[in-house]
Parts: sequence; C-alpha cells; structure tokens
Amino acid sequence: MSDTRTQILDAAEKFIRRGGYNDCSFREIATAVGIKSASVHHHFPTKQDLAAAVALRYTENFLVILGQPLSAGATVKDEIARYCALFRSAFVAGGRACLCGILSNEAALLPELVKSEVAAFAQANVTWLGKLFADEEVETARRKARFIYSSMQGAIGASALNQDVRWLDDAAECIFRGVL
Amino acid sequence: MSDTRTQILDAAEKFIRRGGYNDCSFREIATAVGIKSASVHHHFPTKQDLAAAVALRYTENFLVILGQPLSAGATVKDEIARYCALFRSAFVAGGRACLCGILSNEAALLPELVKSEVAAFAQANVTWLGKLFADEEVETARRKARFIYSSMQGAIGASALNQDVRWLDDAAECIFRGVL
DNA sequence: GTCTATAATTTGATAGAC
DNA sequence: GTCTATCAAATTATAGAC
Repeated sequence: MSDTRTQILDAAEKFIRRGGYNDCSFREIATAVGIKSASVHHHFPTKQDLAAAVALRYTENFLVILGQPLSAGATVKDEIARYCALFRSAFVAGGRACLCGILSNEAALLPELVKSEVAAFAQANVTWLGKLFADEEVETARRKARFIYSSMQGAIGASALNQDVRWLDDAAECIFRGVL
Repeated sequence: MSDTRTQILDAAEKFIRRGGYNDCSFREIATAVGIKSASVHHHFPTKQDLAAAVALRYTENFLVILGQPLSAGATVKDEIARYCALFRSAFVAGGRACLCGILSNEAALLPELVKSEVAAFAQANVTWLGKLFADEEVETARRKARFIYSSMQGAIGASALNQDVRWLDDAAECIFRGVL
C-alpha cells in the first residue's frame, strides 16, 4: 500500500467523522494530502470506493483490538469494560464519534457498497458482544448485545457533540450499575 | 401560520430525517410541496432559517407530549417507560431516527442557528429526565439522565438503520432490568 | 502517478415581473 | 405569494499530456 493511499484514507476518515459522507470531498482530501483531486481518483475511482475502503479499514482496526472475546480467561465484566474503553479511546483520539455510527445515520443516501461495509461493522460488534452472554438464553444474549452496542453509539455521539467524554463514562457506569 | 409554510416544514423534516442537513434541498422541498424553490425562499430566506424552524417545531412537539415529569403522581418507572415509548413512536411513525439526533451527528457543519436549536433539544431532554431522580445524589441523577437520553438516541438510530423496532425495545428492556 | 482542463450536475440564493 | 430566469460556487468524474 503506497503512502499516498494511506494518507488519502486518513484524510477521508477525518472528514467523514467531521460531517458525514457529504462533508468529505475529493478536493479537500487532495488539499490535505498535497495533491490534486484527479490524483485521488487515480487511487479510488469513485467516492463509494473510497468511503467503503475507509469503513473497511476502520472495522478491521477495531476488530483487531477487540480480539476474541473471553480468550485469555477474562471475565464478562472485564470484557465489557474493555469494549466501553475502546469507544472511549475512539473518541478521545480526535474528539469525534464512531465512523460507522455517523455513516449509519445517513444510510438512506449512501451507495450500496458503503452501506454494506457499515452494516458489517454493526454486525461484527453485536456478534462479539453476544458471545459474552453465551451462557444465557439466546434471545436475552442478543438483546444485551444490541443494547450495549447502540448505547455506545449514542454515548460517543453525545460526547462528540458536547466535546465531553463524560457521556461515555456515564454510559459505562450505568451499564455496570444499572439505572433502576 | 399559512398552510404552505407548514407543508414546507413537513417536507424539510422528512428530508433531514432521511439523510441529514445536506440531503434537504430547496428544490426537492419545492417539488414535494408543489411550488418553486424561489417560493420556499420567500417563507424561509436561508437554509439555516428553515432548518432551525424545523428543529424548534420538533422540540416543541416533543416537550408537549412529555409534559411535566411526575405531575400526575406517576412513578419513576412509569415516566421512564413513557419516555422510551415516545422515542418508539417517533420511530414507528416514519421509520426514521430522531431529527435532532441526526443533526447532532453533523454538528461540525451546521450553521450556528441550527446547532443551538439542536443543543436545546438535548438539554431539555436531560433536564426532564434529571427531575425523575430528584431524590438521588445530584451527580448520580445527571449521570442517569444523560445515559437514558444517549441510549435512546443510539437505539432509535439502530432501529432506523435496520428498520427494526427491536433495537428500541431492547434498550427499554435493558434499562429496566439491567445488563449485569 | 500526477498534472491541467473541463464536462455535467446540483446547490443556495437573488432580481424583478405579475 | 408565486413565478421565470439567472448567478456563483461546489460537486463527482473523465480525457489526455507528461
């Protein structure tokens, strides 16, 4: 992978996380990288190719950090804490929400190729979380997995909006201690 | 308020909830209402005027339904259930996420006027929820309020993405029963 | 791989007639 | 209050030289 290609992906991710799919333009990416927009098209022919590549790389990095659930004899609580901490570090790195959470919110206008990459991220997250509750009833496990994932997306979005990591910390705390 | 003005607000809300601020154009609104884009500008001079009016109307309707917390001697559980049900009905009406949740995710590219209306919606929600926990320690109450609000935003976003109300139902269930 | 140049489209916004 | 006509700017994308 050429260095230019990586720089393009970096810039594209930055702009999508700033304002979504439509806030990421070939010209602005080109300026950020120090080339012209026609050169960006050389690496990624269309915008959906570019956005899909950004989402794929984001998902892969995310899953590598997560690893296999409960692999090292960790407890369920340990793993949930680690999961919440991953969203936390995704936020504090640049003060932005989750790439795939942002793209999810504009699914109706995304090209099919991009939408399927975003759906794959959500699916992978829920599958990973579901394995933590493997000893519970299957539908209960799925419910908890869906809840933890969507809660984290809501919390990282609120943290980004208010530029305040407390929203993520509050969510982790309430998931552990309960609300009622 | 003229009927045309209401129709414009209806169309604008529909398009913003479909794909965000940039997916809402004067020309498409005009076509939906049956007039020309220049006539839309007569009612709302700039796009930020229009989007701010949409967000204000959305917030007012939302708060009217919520009413005063615990006013009729309802329990905390009753009120939380009612709060969750309001997000549920906001979804099932059109299969879309919350208007202000969607706009929140692109805060970086919103005009100041729109951003402040969106912030007002979040503030009003958290304030309303906070009153439910008035007998708890103040910081605990705020934490729970922030969590319930951001959880609902995450859940309605996931329900809209997957066109499946289960994500909202799962969130309500887990808020009541806890995860761990 | 990068460039210049440009095509085709869409956008928010305005002027002025009726 | 609505219209026609138009502008200036931005967008994705392509052709072809170097």
